[in-house]
Amino acid sequence: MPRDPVYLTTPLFYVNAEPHLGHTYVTLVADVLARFWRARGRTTFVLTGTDEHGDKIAQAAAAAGVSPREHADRVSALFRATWDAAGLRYDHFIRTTDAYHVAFVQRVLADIHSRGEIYFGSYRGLYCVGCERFYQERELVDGLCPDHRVAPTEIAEENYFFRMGAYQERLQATLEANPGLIVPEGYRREVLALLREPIGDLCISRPKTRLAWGIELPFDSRYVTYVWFDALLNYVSALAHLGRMELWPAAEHLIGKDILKAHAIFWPTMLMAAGLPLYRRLCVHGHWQMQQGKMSKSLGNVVRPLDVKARYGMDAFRYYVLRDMAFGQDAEFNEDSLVARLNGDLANGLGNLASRVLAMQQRYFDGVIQPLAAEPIDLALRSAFATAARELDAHVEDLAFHRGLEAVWRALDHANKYVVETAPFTLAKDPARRPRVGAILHELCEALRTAAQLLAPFLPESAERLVALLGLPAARLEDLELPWGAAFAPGHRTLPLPPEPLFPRIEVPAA
RNA sequence: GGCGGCGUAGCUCAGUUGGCUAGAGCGAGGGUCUCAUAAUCCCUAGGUCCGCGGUUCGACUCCGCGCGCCGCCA
Repeated sequence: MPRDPVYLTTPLFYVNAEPHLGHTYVTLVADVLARFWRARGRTTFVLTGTDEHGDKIAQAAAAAGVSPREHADRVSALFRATWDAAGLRYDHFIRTTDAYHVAFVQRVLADIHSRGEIYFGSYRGLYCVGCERFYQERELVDGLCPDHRVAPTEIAEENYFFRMGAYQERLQATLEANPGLIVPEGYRREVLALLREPIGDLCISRPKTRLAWGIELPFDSRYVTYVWFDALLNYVSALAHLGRMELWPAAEHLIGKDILKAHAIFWPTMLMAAGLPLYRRLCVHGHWQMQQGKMSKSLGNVVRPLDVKARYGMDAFRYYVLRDMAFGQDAEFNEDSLVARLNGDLANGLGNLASRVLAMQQRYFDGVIQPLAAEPIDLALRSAFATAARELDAHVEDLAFHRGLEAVWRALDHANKYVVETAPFTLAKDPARRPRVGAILHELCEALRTAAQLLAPFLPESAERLVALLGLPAARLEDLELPWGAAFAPGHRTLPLPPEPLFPRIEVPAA
């Protein structure tokens, strides 16, 4: 039975900062989900990219003495190069300055405008000339701009507004009728709470006199559009450009909780106005906290993904962030915890299991796989992995990666226990028990093969190394239907253990 | 101020629709094996489940109030 395609998106990253942990985490989640679902037969597509218009970019470029375009080119290329170097895959990388995107945004704006969903209006506000922005009363300090310490002037400005409020009831009804539309559930309730108050209309333009670095309104060249129509429409413009619009209803947006409102209220109402179906799911993650004061000694407060990769390896980084953050909740990034996960789970758990099994397989049988026996204790081992596979699927569907990995580790722990309980190293001393030793090691090789398959989306490099050590082709990683006992043909040989372990322990210097 | 969430062993957290002596991992202490990355495996933590009150035969799990964090909104 063919399964639904999955269209995964990350937010478009604003080019005012270089790639940090927050950017990396969400891109990593998209990468994991794509690998996971692809192996399970679903068509997957990952979209990421950069958001490049706006005040801050124009200002940063001016400060650096370059054009906004040059500034955006540099930082956008940096994001792209970082994901490539980190092994985070995407199917398309969009930039909001791409010509096709600009044209698409203008087409949508013209269409919605022609149907009266956008109107011209004015509003009054407190404007600080130095900041070139409006302030809310509550943002002021003693009635003064917090930056410039001057009183803002009350000015009126004319702008274009999107009739967002007209879609409030429909959005509310949709959200109430679709419990899984925003996950985790808490964020859906938060949005429903917001919708109990009038959401009003949305200002979508800026006069060029105030901001020139943006997409010009197709119906008024004195204005550019401001952030929402520009940035949010990327999710559709990329598909339209690539001729992949069939993926649209399959969209699962991965976002941080800071941009919940834009994606849960602005975006759906924009889609309604444009006559497009709603996305399938909005997946909201929490924030990584950096413990102040006791900040990461070597990584600093800004975690640069390639630094972590260089220090601990990308797989260890992937494992740590997915294992230690409950998707949706905040978590603390802590280098000591990362090392603890690397040493405890990866090195001592998975890595050591692989070492001991492959070493015995080599020592006792020169690597040649022996026939299975299927004694009760063997069947219990198989059952542990079958359970892990089932639980992993359910948890990944719910974005509970930490629970999924935990489930796989229960099976790995079971395997380590199985080694002690069956004690092949003891049986091996008795020539008469050799067949049993061979059967035990065969079970364990199947356990390793299964673990590699289950973990491949999370630990792609390590999974490939592991199946290679088992003497299997990398393609076997996605062959999830392969029955236990069918992976190794009679006479199959596993490889000798290389000198470097799968996951070298990090020796922590004594404090 | 309004709405919502959270507060469980040193740390990170599980605890479905209320019910046997409240759990896991890590850390710490003790022991074991020797295939393995001094890894594995076994035993040990007696924690006012934030506090108070209530509902109930019975609440960590329901209700109210309070305290402490946090988020969103105003």
